[in-house]
Order: sequence, then structure tokens, then C-alpha cells
Amino acid sequence: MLVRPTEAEAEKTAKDAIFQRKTLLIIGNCWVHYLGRARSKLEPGERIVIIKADGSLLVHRPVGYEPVNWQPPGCIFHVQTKDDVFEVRAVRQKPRESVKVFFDKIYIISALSLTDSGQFTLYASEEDMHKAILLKPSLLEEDFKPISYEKKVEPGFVDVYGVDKKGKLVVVEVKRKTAGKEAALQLAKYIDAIKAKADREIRGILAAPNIAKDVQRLLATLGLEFKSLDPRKCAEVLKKTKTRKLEAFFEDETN
Amino acid sequence: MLVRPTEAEAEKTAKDAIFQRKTLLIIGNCWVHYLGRARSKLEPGERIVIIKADGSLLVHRPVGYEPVNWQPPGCIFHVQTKDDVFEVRAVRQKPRESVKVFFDKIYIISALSLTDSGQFTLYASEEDMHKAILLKPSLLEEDFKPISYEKKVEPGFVDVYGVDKKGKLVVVEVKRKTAGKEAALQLAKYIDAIKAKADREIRGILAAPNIAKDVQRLLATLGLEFKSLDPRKCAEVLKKTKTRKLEAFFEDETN
DNA sequence: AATTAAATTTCGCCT
DNA sequence: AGGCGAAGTTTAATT
Repeated sequence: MLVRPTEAEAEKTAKDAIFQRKTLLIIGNCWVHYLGRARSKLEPGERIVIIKADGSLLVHRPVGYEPVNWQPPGCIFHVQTKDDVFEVRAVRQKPRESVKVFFDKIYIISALSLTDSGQFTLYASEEDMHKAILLKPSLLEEDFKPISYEKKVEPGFVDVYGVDKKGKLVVVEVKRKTAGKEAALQLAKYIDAIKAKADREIRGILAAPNIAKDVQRLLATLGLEFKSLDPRKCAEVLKKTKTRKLEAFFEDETN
Repeated sequence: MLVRPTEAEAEKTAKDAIFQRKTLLIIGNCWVHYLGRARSKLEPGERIVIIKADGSLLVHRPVGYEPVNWQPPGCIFHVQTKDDVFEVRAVRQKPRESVKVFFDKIYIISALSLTDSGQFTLYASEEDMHKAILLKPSLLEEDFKPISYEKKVEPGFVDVYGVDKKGKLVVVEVKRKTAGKEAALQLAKYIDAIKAKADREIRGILAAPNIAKDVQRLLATLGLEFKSLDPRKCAEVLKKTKTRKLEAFFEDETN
């Protein structure tokens, strides 16, 4: 790690770090040009720039969650110094775009060998909610029997598909947060598509923690139903139920 | 900036930085718990953690564009050391959620006073506006058919050149900002030049986000037309249009 | 405050 | 490689 390096030192550090696939951290005064899907210009200021081993680049201002400029993984980097300005260029193909970062002052440059094999787990995703319904169909309603999962029905994929206690077909659209009108419309779209093929009566259920204000009315208009479903409760169901059970379910599905 | 600080040093640095609204950078071995809209757990590994002046938090692994854990702006931070573990907790209200980062090794901790007032502009240049018209001629008017682009016509270059639905020649002058009288005069000059060669009736259209007050009258006098054209709308057209198409346009410029 | 729509969205899964 | 949908999406604009 170097504090207040010369351009030459910075250039060598950067080139070595990129070549050795280390994480490169640069803090300094810079300006940025981006050209690709759009085009942008960032006037000079002090920022944190990170270049990762996978070829991604981040330019972070002192405020904001999002990087002001960036490049997704897979870039090729070019480093050079010209007229006392240290330049890093990250070029991506497909889509063709480039980010150029120009430094006139570098406060810190550091090549880091970070080791990170730690597992990341996220609980209570929408997919978890699908699985929870499969494991415990009563979450949706009594005597609901799931038939398939993420079934393709032409406009896209039905989240959960099954029959109710009267044997009527049920299509379920699951949302992990407050369902907006797009969820209701998506469900309606699926139901229309299925009706067009099999001319049967079908129930459509929108399952989500809750629904936006006007959507209740929209659902009624479309002849659809709403069922409150809590993602946390789903996560608990998954946690309690042995993984084996889920595996067993999917085995049956695939055979 | 401290290298390999003790927990006590780290704690003091962190507390001071947060209190003084500096940017705090911590690199070390950590694990992370998140609880809020969802729930997540990240096992130990070496990462870069950034706490910004606006109360946002980022945990970056050595790969990936996105932070593995984060907190949007507006958090309240708590720092403490317990059992040789240095902990930073970021709490957000609405929605209520918290991220806890636990360090057992800190390689670098740095409190940065970054000054960044540089303007960021994401823009459609005048050239982008030309391209947008080529991609979607209806931006100018229905059934407009572009013929050429930046065509040389002696006094200079015509921005866009085409025919309208009646087959009449159309010369378009594009301006990214409010068009002044010089734009109108320039357009008139091009049209005169073309008329001198091919003795045909020609429409002249000045396309810009808007025009200065007097210029409307000048245009009428010169027998020219004005068409409101929003650069941002042009940028959207470019963005929406197939990336492949865009690549072709940008290919020459991204190097 | 809620909600709708866009983002240089990114990311993952599947055809 | 392309297409679709989810995301702890975030963010800006609109109601």
C-alpha cells in the first residue's frame, strides 16, 4: 500500500495488481468519462475507486449507495500516465463500453490480496415462498394440492400451479412484498393463456404479504383472489422442514 | 489511516469518523448479519467495507459489481468491541432493518475527508440526438425518411437530411440546447445552398428542446419550421433500441 | 407518503 | 448467446 505515490509508482502498483488479479483500491482526485449504452461525464472530485479481480470497476463518491460510474465484471484494463495524469481505462465487450478514470492526485493506492470463500445465504426470497407453499400447501388454503412449480405457460412461468379441494385448477402468483397492479395483470395474463388452451374454469390467486390500495379492486374486476402470505412465515416453514422433504418433492416432479 | 490497528484504535477511528461525517474505509476479515426486509448471513472472509457521510454502508467482496451486503443512506451507526471482535451496526428505520458487520482482523482502517462537488452528467449529446432520429425518424415527424447523416453541403454539414411523407426534401438542424438565431440562420444557409444546386422545394426543420423567443419569428420569416426534441427522450430511444444496433454506432468511439 | 417507472440496472436461470 | 423475471433492488418522478 502506498500513500501519496508518484504517478510512476501508482502505475506500477496498478499494473501489477491487475495482472496478478488482486483487488486494487485507489483513493484520489479524479474525473471520469463513460461511453457505451449511454454517455456520461463526471467532473473532478475525490473518490474511491475499486478494481476487482473479476474485472469489475467501481467509482464511489463520498455519498450514495450506488457507484457514480462503474463497469460490470469482465473488463479489460489499461493503465497509463500522460501529462502527469494517471489514467485507468476499463473496456467491456458486449455491450461495447468503456470507462476512463483520470487521476491528477492519488492519496492512497493499494493492491490487496483478499481471500473470501465465506458462504452467503439469503432467507425469505420469493423462491423460498414458492418452496414453502409446495412443502406446506395449507399456507395458501386448506386442501390445496400443488401440481407443478414454475410451469411454463407461454407468456412466461406460473409460480405455483395446483388444484383446490373441489378439484378446480388454481394458478398462484407469488410476490414477496406488497403486490402492485403489475402482479395482478401478470396473473390475469397467465390465466387467459391457460384458458385459451384448456377451456376450463380456473382460479387465480395472488399470494403476497399484502396488496397496494387499488389492486384489490383490480383483482375483483379480473375475477382473481388475494391471499395474504408472510415471507417470514415461509422462511420458518423451510427452516423447520427437513431439506430431505424438499428434495423428495422435486424428485417426484422430475420423474 | 491505520494499518493493523488494535480494536481500541479501530473503535476510536471509526467513532470519530462517523461522528465527523467522514468516509470510513475498513478492510479486514469479517462476517455479516442482515435482518430487515429479508434476512441474510455472510460467513467470514476478507472484504472492503465503506461507510459514507450520508449514512450508507457497503460491504464488498473481492468479486462482483454489487455489494454483498449494504445499507442505503440514512442509517444510524453503532460501534463497539466485544470479546476482541470489532462490530459496526447500521440501523435504518422505514423499513426497519439492520446490518451488523463483525471484524476479527482489521488490516486497514481509514477515515477519509473526501471533497467531491464535481458535477455528474449523463447526457445525450447532439450526436446522440442525430442517431436517435435515424433510429426512430418519427421523433421528428410521422413518415419522415432519413437519407443521409452529417452530409456535406458546402457551407458545412447538414445534421440530418431526408424526405417527408409527400416526398419533399427535408433538412434538419439539431441543437441540444435552446436554439438561438444563429441556429436558424445556419439552417437557412444550408437550405439556400441546396436550393442553388437542385432547384427543388425544401423544408427546413430546426429540432431542439426549445427556441429563444425571437427565433420563432425569425423562423417564420425564413420559412422554416421548429420541432421540439428532448435530448433525454433521444437518449431513451438509443437505450431501448437493440444493443447490437447501438454497438454499430459506438464501435468507433469506445476505444 | 405512496406508487409508478426507469436503470449504463445486475444477476441468475433456462431455452 | 438471448430472453425473461427477481432483487433486501435503488432512485427519481408523479400522484
